[in-house]
Amino acid sequence: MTVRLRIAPSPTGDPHVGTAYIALFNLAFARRHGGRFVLRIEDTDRARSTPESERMISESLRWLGLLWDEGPDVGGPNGPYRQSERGALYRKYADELLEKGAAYRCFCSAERLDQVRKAQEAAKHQPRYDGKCRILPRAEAEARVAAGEPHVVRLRVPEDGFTSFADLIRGEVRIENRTVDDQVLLKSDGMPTYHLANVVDDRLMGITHVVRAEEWISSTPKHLLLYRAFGWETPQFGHMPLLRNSDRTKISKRKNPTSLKWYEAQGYLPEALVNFLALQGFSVPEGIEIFPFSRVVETFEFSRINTTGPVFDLQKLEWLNGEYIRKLGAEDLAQRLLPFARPGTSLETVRSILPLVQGRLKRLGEFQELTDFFFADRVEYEAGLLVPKKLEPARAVEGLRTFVQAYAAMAAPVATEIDREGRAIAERLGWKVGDLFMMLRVAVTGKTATPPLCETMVALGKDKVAARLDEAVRKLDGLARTAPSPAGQPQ
RNA sequence: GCCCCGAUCGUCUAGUCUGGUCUAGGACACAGGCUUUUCAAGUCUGCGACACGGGUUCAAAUCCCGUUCGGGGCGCCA
Repeated sequence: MTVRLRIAPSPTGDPHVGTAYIALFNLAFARRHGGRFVLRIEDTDRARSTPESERMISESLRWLGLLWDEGPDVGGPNGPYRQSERGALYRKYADELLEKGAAYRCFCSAERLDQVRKAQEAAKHQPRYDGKCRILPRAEAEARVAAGEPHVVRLRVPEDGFTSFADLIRGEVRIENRTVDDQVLLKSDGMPTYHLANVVDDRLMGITHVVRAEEWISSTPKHLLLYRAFGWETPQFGHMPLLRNSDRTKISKRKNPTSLKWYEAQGYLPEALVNFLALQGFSVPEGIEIFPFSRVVETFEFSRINTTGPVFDLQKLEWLNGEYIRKLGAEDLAQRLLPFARPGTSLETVRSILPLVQGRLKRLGEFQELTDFFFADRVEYEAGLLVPKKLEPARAVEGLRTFVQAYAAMAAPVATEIDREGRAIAERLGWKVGDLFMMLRVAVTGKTATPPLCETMVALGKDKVAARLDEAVRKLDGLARTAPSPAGQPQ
């Protein structure tokens, strides 16, 4: 029998990094065993589900390369893959449960339930349905339904005994039935809740392994009870650890970026993000940290999944991303960088300055601020930055003029030539080479941290460099006039 | 409050199943050195953990129990 796994996101907002995390391992297991991977949209919450959210989820999973064999957009033999399009189905199965006595109709109002819950909470008891409608005679219930009274359908959970299952990741889990609530299966709007829809669809879609987040452990008995009530064989369950904020609470957008769109916009590479996510709770036997998704597929075992919830460490992601960027081919990088360059920038331009920044980029999104001086007409900076430490502005401008002259004399300056001249001048003036180069760096780029200066000057072109050097001379002159001494103090 | 899950450096982890090779290995981060025109990158070094207590055993990070701590769940959300 071939394995079938699924990812079942709810389209209620931005595509979540946790969705990708869970999808990744479902996909890996499916591929490892030559099985199928299904995308199912759980849009039974009419108030919160949006087509826009569904679109973004598909987009983001595709962006990451976590592709599904069956789903709402690609079709498949078990559709429809959107729960909102399967409504009649769930009602049929709810009827079956009612028929079998495994579920019952509940007419309690939201207000009453609210009151009950508040009272329980005040008494420090576990909030749960008090069972008022559980004992309603079938005939009375049917009469009230016929009269059009709004109601829900609830699962009739046994009052004693326990439900247990062998978790693929954690081993035996056993929960007392008395702690399980009579869960609503069908809402008063006729839509199923997650619990019903999930079980019915997993069954109908032939899902063999349910790999989902840890937060579902306590609802698993409800699902097991449903399978049992229907007389269905149960799939295997595996509960992944939860991604965490740095305070170890469940990852949330208040404390950590969670939208996959954010990671894309920041310029994280999809393959790096996937690699990073795989590192959260999983490791390959070789112990290396940089590996492609194919390596996850080849080595995936549930026993290699850690049970502790990993703290999502952006710093490490950043490092990994930088590693991936450095390994990218120049043409590939140029293509990926283009959308991050300022509008109107040509691919040729990106290509030409790429070698200067490739090793300095941790995110594609850093490209602009790293290279803004290439595109600006003029650069802005404090004149004081031009003055080497322990040097007076008047002396500084002297050195700068010397270089300007030498530079002007170069017909078509190349990096080695600029470097040679710079060093020679520094020596003649008795300056540290670094002091002169830093002054030039500020003059040419407006920054104190840049790609290698000589190469940068070549890439910038002689005209631009000359103009910026002249501007720097003017700034230094001004400084020398207003602050003859003590020197080198930026105002 | 009740139920469940978990516990190795600050963080991600290897080792745990199948006890000895672990004076616990790697990576990120951090600190320092080297390299160097700056910043990165690279390289070397340093810092740094088996939560605690019992038990089993010749031997425990590893098995068992308890405690503590952390997390999750307890919706007509998923």
